[in-house]
Amino acid sequence: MIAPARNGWESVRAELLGRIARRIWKPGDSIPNEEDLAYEFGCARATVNRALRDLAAGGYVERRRKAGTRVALTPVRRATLSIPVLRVEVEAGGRSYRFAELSRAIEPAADLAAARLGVAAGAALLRLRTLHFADGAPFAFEDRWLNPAVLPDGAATEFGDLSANEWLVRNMAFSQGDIAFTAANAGAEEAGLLGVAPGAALFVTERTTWRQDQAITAVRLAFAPGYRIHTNL
Amino acid sequence: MIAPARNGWESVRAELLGRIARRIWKPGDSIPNEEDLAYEFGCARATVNRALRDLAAGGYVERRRKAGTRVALTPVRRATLSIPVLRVEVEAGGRSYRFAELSRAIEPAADLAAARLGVAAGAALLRLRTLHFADGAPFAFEDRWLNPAVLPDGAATEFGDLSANEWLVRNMAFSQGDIAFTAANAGAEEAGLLGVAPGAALFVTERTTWRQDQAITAVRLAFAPGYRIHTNL
DNA sequence: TAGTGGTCTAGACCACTAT
DNA sequence: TAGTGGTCTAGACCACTAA
Repeated sequence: MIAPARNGWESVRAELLGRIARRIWKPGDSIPNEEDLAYEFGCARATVNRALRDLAAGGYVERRRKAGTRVALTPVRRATLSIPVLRVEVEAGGRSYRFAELSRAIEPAADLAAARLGVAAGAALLRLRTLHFADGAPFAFEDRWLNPAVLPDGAATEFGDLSANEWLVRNMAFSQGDIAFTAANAGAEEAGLLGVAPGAALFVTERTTWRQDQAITAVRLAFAPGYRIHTNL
Repeated sequence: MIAPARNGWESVRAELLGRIARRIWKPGDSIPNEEDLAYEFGCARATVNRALRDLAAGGYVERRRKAGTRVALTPVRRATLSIPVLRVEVEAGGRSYRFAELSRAIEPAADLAAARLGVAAGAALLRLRTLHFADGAPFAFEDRWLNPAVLPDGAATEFGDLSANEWLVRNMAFSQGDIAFTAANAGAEEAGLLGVAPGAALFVTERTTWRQDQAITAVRLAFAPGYRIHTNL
């Protein structure tokens, strides 16, 4: 019982991580099993388990039943990004938010949108194009396809004062989704909307959300230059 | 005791999330406390606690002692990104990996690098510029500043067969770090190195890592066009 | 088949905070 | 001050998997 560690699972985690950082346990090494560690730390196995699960979630160790726990050979860093609604993101920076809906129409699905939503090409989808502003300056251009089949009746015409973005987040809790980040040169139209030179490098996110097996929406957001996502590791 | 839910905390989580999705509990609503839910589900409070902690981590609910648990008003989606070593990322796509070190020299820290690493401007830092290839094509250009003060003696000249990227991940476990994602137009030099037109939109990551209070390295990676990060929500 | 992690339980005490 | 979440415990059984 070397380390009293009377601060609970977080101090157990800290001690274990410290041993990895100090290379007492090197990448690839097995570390003692939960029961032995619990004895060493003078705590219950569940406490060690919690610490080790957290380290595994962070990519520091790999765990397999019967094989035990090993220090990750080539640690995969995991970063958690918070993706707030645009309004919240803008206002969190102390700037004022507003948005302008550029267009709203039922259109036959473009091939790309159809593929992302898993509907037949040409299926009738609601398309919304919206410009978001921070302190009056263009912040992001949103091009969204919505599947009317999964929206409550009337929703397509009534988001109230909310952007489609925020309305969906509040009203269509979803069970699945994916998101991608990439960079793209501004096309002529995007450049004009965002007030930048054609060809400017834009940060782009593409998101698709589903509920059960039904696609709800696919959206592409192009952010004005200078936008960055930041997080801790 | 409505729901037997004999599959453990994950089924409790699923049922709770289902009630949120079906708007039985609406955004802003309080939900029953852990003890009541445990009674309803016929399980221990710890099991409900685990499910609710997971939902809180996912941004679905907000919890405060005494105030209880509420459905998040404007859910903040959280996405977890895996950030592997470049070699692993390339090879995971079935492509061959190699890298070429373009330069390695002690240089006075540029203002930007000095600020990111928290050292005096002009301090002597090791600068490494590396080009990474996937299937022989340029994949990413790396511009890295290293703090020699925190490297083991000789490390600056001996990474073996590993890229600095991978050597650091394996040998310098760090306690803190941050990462940012943005987009930038390729400058003349970058364009030449990556084999793209000047001005092409590049996906850029900037990472700084620390051990205790000492900065280890600051690195900027510019990825060839077409690169994207993808994850589930 | 045996060792290890994954999880559950019933109870307990503590920490925070709304009232 | 009292209600709620946060965590710990000691023990138990289960699930997976390496040998």
